[in-house]
Amino acid sequence: PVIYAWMKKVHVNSNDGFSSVESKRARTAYTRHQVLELEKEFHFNKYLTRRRRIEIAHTLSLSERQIKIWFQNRRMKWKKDHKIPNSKSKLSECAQG
Amino acid sequence: VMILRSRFLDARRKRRNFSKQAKEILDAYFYSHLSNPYPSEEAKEELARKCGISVSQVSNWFGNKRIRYKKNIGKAQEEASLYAAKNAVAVGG
DNA sequence: TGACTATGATTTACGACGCA
DNA sequence: CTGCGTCGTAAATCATAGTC
Repeated sequence: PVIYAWMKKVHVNSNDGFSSVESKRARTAYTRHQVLELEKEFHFNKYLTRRRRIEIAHTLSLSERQIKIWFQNRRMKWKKDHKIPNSKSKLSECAQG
Repeated sequence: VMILRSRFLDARRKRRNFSKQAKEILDAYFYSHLSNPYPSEEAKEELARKCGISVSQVSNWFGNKRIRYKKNIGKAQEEASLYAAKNAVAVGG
């Protein structure tokens, strides 16, 4: 029944600021429209200029920070989707044991 | 309706549960490293190979396992850990 | 068959650390 | 020191598989 550090809550939705947890961070689900526009922009270019970021933030009613992070996450997803699943270790399957 | 969105494009539609053996291997690692269940990239690769799944899937599994374990402290998790830890020694030992 | 639950994957949001 | 980049992760949520 030991409770290790990793088991402690790091974030929580509550407004209650008594505990030592951060009490912020609500995961907002972006609307279909917002995601669609972001995807369009991403298809156009994977990296944003400061100027473009500001424009999109205003257009979609999101903060610049949210736009920046969305693109960072999107690039990570792009990488994941474009890498070959089994690039290495193919012949070594029979070497297990 | 119209907005059947690109749902049908999601890969998760084809999700299959991992094999019982794979789950045993993952659980064995998790419970035998309960003080710090964060496998290194190398460990993930080995687990992925042993389980016949991808490294990303191993990462997903640990992410889900840690969060769901936390949400269950005080319930069956602690009991399960004692049980699984013994198996871990027997299986992986 | 239809809830209800389990589980794998994806989506927001950060912190840590690197680099210019 | 600012500021955006990647990497790994938390937490919530999605979508479907499995169970009763």
